[in-house]
Amino acid sequence: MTGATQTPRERYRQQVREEVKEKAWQQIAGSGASALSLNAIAKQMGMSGPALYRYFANRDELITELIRDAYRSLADAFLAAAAAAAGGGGADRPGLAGLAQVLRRWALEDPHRYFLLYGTPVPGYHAPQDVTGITSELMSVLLDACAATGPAPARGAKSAAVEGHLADHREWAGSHPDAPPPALRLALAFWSRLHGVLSLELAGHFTGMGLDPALLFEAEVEALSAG
Amino acid sequence: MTGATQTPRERYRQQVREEVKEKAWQQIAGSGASALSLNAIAKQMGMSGPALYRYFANRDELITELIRDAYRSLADAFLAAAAAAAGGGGADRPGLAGLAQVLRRWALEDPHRYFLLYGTPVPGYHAPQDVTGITSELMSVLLDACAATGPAPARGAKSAAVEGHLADHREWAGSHPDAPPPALRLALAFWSRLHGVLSLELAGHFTGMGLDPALLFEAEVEALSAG
DNA sequence: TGTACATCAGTGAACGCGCGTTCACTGATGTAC
DNA sequence: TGTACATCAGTGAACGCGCGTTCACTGATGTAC
Repeated sequence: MTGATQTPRERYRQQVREEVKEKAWQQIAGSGASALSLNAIAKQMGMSGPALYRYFANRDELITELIRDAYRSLADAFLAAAAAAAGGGGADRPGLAGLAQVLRRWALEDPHRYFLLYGTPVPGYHAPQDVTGITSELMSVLLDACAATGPAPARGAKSAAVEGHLADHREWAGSHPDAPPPALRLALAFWSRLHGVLSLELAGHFTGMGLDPALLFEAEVEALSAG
Repeated sequence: MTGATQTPRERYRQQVREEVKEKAWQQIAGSGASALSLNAIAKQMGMSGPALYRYFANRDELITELIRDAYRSLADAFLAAAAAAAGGGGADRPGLAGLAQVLRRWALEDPHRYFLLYGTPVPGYHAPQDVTGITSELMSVLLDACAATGPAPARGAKSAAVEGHLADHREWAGSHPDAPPPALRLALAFWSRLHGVLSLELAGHFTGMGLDPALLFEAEVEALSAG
């Protein structure tokens, strides 16, 4: 699975890197990403601060790694759902509703991880572009599900314009040059609408209003297929 | 307009408070809310750090004030739109599309202000509940517009369940005990879906994909009325 | 199997910085007679 | 109008803390002959 054979030192290095990231996530879960501190992580691991510079060039590199891992984790969750649907006796592909549940569970599992990807941008930090490969894996699964539901074509003028626009800019969709525009539009709606409910839920806006987040989420999922 | 007559000292106090908040917004616009620093604000005003403690008990109180002002500003924008629609020769109330544009312009005017309200929660900080009064002013305008469009009743099972749920928990809607459930549902969809597109736009996810945010936003607005 | 050397993990001290907040104090502004 | 007093804005020093990061160094682990 791992490419070349690892020397013991390499193995050890990787273990420590993993432990650093693990502690980093704990810290983010407690105080958010902007409070991430290398010194605090080192202390928690029983090491001195400068020791971490053997493993990460600086704070930004660690954050980049965390972001990459987070995207990887979400993509894996989507791919696993696709694999399970293909393997199981049911349909060939996971339905939109299934992917929606995967997304919501993944987000609830660690809200700060979700916010690291989709929340307020970390000030002074800009993510590298090498995550686009991972996000298009994710979009591919989503697009398959969208195409499978046979979405209705656009009904309004703006929706039609969006379909044309998406057909012209489909780089984000990865290796799907064949996806029909209505499927592209549905995928985008999935992403943006579910992000809407989810982030309001995770930020606590619904509970502050006495509303049930799960129900609101499910209704948005239902509405996706309806139009 | 202002209740009691102000002594010169009171007037001066309020001016300084305003200037502090102004610099605070500039700082937030530059580095985000979690980097807000009283000392830095003081320095920018040509004062020493401790001087600010004459005006704000501590950092959290300043943030609370900023959040309150931000809600106030958004509510005022909505109320102004309502007043303009009532005064103008047109319809009695601003349409949903009009309010949507107000929301988007308000957000683009200062993205960090938007994120302070609707983005990743500030770690270790919890907003007080005295903003609910302001938010229900906002919701009232929105509900009027929703009721005026005569929204269709729910079509799916989940949507119907949401309408029932919202009818049972309508405290957030302020002084609108009479709003029909479909209007409540439409208002919630307005809020959550537009928050979805808007926050993705403001976080730069669309430009990273080569997509046109304004078009996507308008399509979501169009879809609101369609069902 | 044993020795000489290179590699590398981790330490401790240091640099320069900024933070929120408290406290005793100065000096200007307003108030009361 | 003038004087005595109270109020209050702002200062500077200090406390204790944490941050990212560099650097010279020690000591353990691996490698080559």
